[in-house]
Amino acid sequence: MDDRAQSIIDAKAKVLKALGHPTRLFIVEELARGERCVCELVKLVGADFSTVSKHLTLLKNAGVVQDDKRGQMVYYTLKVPCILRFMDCIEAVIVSGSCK
Amino acid sequence: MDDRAQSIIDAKAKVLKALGHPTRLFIVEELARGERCVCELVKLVGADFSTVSKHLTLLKNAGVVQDDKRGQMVYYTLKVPCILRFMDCIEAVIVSGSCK
DNA sequence: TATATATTTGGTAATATAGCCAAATATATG
DNA sequence: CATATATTTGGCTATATTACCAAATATATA
Repeated sequence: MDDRAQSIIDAKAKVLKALGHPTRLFIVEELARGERCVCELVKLVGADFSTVSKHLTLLKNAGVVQDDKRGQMVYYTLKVPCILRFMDCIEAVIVSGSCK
Repeated sequence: MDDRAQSIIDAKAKVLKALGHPTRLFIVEELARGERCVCELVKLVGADFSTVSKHLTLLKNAGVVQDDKRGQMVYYTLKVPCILRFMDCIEAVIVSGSCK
């Protein structure tokens, strides 16, 4: 495998890895319903502010979410909604063990 | 979040996490082209036999691949091809930074 | 300006992951 | 049966991840 192919694989794996944590996946699915500020996500997730903030930073670095600071709050939105269509596939994996 | 919702999230995150490693993602994309034995994957990946075997075990536990032992060889196949359709989305994330 | 609120950053400890080697297991073949 | 090949498992070390706390930063408001 050449360097270019390898770096594409690496980049894709990075996105998938970002989604591969229960808290981050939860956040992504919550953001699918609309913009949320960090404080809302903290309440929903039930973890420390710093923990949620770090998960959000990681998602942002992976290119999955974007942030928008307005006043003293930071609002996060899902940058790549196509990810959600994939969830049906993942769900199929865990429910029936296969998909089309 | 209730226990049931939590365990669904956990299961989905497990699948995504399994895909979130360059070597495993490479294996999945290779299996998308057809069945491969471990020895072929070892050559393609260029890592130790035991390393590849462990990645395959992890993918199997996540429900992504299945194995079939024939003779002294073990052949792996992709169990959930719908995962591949998702790759276009992931690729969009890393190339253009957004998707529809 | 002082203070409260929202968020991020730094530090740290516990746990998980990845990769290699060596050993074990299974199957085929001489 | 002995040996070679294919694969997995166990053990180990290095590295990465996660979560919390405390401190720093930024912004709003009294």
